[in-house]
Amino acid sequence: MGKTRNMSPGFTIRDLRREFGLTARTIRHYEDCGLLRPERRGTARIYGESDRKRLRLIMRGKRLGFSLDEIRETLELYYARPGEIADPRHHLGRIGDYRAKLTALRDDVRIALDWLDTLEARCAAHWRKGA
Amino acid sequence: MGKTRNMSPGFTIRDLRREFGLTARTIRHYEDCGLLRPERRGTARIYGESDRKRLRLIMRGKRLGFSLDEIRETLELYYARPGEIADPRHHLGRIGDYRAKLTALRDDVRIALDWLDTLEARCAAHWRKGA
DNA sequence: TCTTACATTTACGTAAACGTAAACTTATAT
DNA sequence: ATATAAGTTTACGTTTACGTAAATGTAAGA
Repeated sequence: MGKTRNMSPGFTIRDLRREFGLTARTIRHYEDCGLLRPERRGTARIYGESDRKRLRLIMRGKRLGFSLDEIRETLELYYARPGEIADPRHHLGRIGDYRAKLTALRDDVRIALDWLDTLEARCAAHWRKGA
Repeated sequence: MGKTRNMSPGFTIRDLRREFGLTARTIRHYEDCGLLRPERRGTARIYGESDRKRLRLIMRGKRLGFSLDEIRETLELYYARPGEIADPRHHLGRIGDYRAKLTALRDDVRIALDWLDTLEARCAAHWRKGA
């Protein structure tokens, strides 16, 4: 179906920039890295719901410390149609690798939070004693 | 002057490199950034237990996605003697900031692990069906 | 003493993830 | 029709966290 005057116009790069707190440069950079593939209305980029969903995944990946290359791979794992997966064992293996990284990270987070608790308690105790 | 086996009272940069899987360059870089302050035997660096402890903290900080500047701050928060903290409220505030980042990260990890579970289940199901 | 092995400083190089500026095109408002 | 705003490509610049090489130093064994 072609574009008509009644079609939902989608989102401009400005919309995403404002919604996600990113710069246009960053969003285009993600496209350069193969993380996004917006349509074009003429020369301008038009983003849809799937792009917004991908952006949320991208930003979470970043917060989790993954590189854009790794994020691209996870997106490919996610959007691969199960019937077209060339090597399912390798596919599952990669998923396992990411899970291992995340479980290790989860443990690190736990330890760090405990560490902060100790740190805070120590400081607070001395503060009350001094004040 | 005989050098006995048990005489060396510390670790060389080579020891740390091997123990932590880092390069000497990296360890010196951490010192340049104020994360380590080894003693010197002549011109050579001698690391002690406290340095090894700091290195473990540094590496965890890295895995958690903190910059070396942030890690340096957390180390300063940690090694500050409670009696000498200039502004305990600011001190506690910074600790709270780090805790907020870590709790957010913990949530992200949870979501990402659930996501991987879904992803894996989908792939495995299709695999069994196809095989 | 000479060699060998590891250490140090100095300094330029690099990859990732954008920032920023320049020069243009396109769309909308007046 | 023209001004203004937003979008585009191109390309060099910047920051972080080291890599890598060169020149030099030093301590211990052959």
